[in-house]
Amino acid sequence: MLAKELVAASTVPLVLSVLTEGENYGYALIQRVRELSSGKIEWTEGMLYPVLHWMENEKLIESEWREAETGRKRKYYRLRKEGRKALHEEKKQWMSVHETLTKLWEPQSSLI
Amino acid sequence: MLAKELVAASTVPLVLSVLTEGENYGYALIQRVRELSSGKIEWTEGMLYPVLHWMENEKLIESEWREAETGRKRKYYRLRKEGRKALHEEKKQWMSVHETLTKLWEPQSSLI
DNA sequence: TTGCCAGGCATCACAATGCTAGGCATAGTA
DNA sequence: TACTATGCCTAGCATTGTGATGCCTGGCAA
Repeated sequence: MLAKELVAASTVPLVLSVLTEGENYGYALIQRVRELSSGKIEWTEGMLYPVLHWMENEKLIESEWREAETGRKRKYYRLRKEGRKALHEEKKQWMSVHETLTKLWEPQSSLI
Repeated sequence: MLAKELVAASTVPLVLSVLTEGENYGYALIQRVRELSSGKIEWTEGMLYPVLHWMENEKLIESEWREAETGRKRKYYRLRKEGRKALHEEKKQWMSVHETLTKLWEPQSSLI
């Protein structure tokens, strides 16, 4: 199981990123992320829904209740312009930490 | 400034990684990380020292008070075996999230 | 010789947060 | 009928983070 700090740090960027694939709803986001991570990232509903609400409140995403083919009602989320900007920023931040870490993990690179 | 979740997620792996370069003390760790990240990661002492104490308590690192050449006393930390194991695990976890994210960031890779 | 800055470690109080547990509802199926 | 999977939501308290602050020393500028 992943450390909770890592889960916390990756939730928003992951939601934003998955939504670039197209609109989606909460329950399916959990499964999509589990699938993409080969089961390593296991979100619970109790942690995801509040995040989605927060993101909607921040205007990063917007939602719409719709009836699925199955007859069930689902709340579909899609990216807003602000969300794309936020994703861009999240990527930048993630990559800067990643690069810092990999510098330390590949010491030979500093021996040029 | 980096999102606090990202800072939280990267602190322990960064400390462990920097200590693979050799023993070091708190104040210098802050500067080393600032340097490695080109100023993007700005740790405060108030967040780092408790983390160091926690890591020592978890037997990931060990400390020793020593007098520096400057005449000052410093608390030097170094990696313990447990710490190397923890770093290995941290790397794995970090990489699994990183790979999940990059899958989503490079959609063309799924079009093979 | 005074004062200030940089270096160095540490903690506390309060704010902010996270997560567990639970609730609710429906469709399908055994 | 009852159970599982689907699907969404929230309360509340335990946990956590962090800004502010304290303390000390050495060196240097005024």
